[in-house]
Amino acid sequence: MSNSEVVELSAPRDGDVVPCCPPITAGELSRADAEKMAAMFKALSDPVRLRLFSKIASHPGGEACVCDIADVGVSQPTVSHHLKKLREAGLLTSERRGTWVYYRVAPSVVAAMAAMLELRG
Amino acid sequence: MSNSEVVELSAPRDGDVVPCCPPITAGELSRADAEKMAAMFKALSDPVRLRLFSKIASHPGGEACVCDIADVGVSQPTVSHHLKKLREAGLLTSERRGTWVYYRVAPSVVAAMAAMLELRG
DNA sequence: CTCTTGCTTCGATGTCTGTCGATACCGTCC
DNA sequence: GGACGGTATCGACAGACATCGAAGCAAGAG
Repeated sequence: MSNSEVVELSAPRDGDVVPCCPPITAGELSRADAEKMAAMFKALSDPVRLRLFSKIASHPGGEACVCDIADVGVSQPTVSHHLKKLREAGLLTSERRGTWVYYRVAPSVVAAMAAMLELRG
Repeated sequence: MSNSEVVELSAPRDGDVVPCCPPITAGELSRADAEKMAAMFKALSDPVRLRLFSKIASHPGGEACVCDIADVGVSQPTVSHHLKKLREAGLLTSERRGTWVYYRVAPSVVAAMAAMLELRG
């Protein structure tokens, strides 16, 4: 039932602040915000995606081409599929340069998730 | 690599630091760590669970009984199912006091997720 | 003890998702 | 041009998941 409305999470630029969701301790999430944030968490809810993401995030220069990170134990189409999901969730951006496609982390979106998880302290 | 076995996620105490996973920028995740973290993110990857979680986190006193938060648009058994998942992921702890069951956030586990998302370039 | 209320567990069901091989696409090099 | 290597899409399928109603349990009231 919930698949009718797909959130448009078209690749935020580096530097934008995602206009979503104060710390969870600040009050309960609206249904819409919950769906947006859940989509982001869902993107990181798979071990393969998490490893791809960490490989990119920890790669020198903050970016990596698919060939650098594809060794995660699944087939190439599956890697591509997962990268697409991360991109659609706004967590990664991609850019083709010549033969290779480079991925990098979208800091603002990750920051939004981290901010949401800040408990008062 | 980091730590050994399935964390006994029964009830981390309030000041514990979960021994898992430095910031993603620090290096790529091991397969085992990726699975552990993915399980936590997966727990928050559902809008209903996210709303339940935020209701508890933002509830006065830091805890809430099921009856306080059950109004999220799904049946009561479904609420219970989701709370169980959050509990199994280590994000919530529960305690029965008389008639009611109280849930509260496990701060250390949430902090571990937040820490992992710190990008601080 | 019996009834009621709050919560959990069980069983069934329809949908979503991770995975693969095959194939199409896109740049580069010869 | 054609061949080739790096990525993306497609189609199929098994396993996982969210959801519900019904039934089970626990604790308090009468």
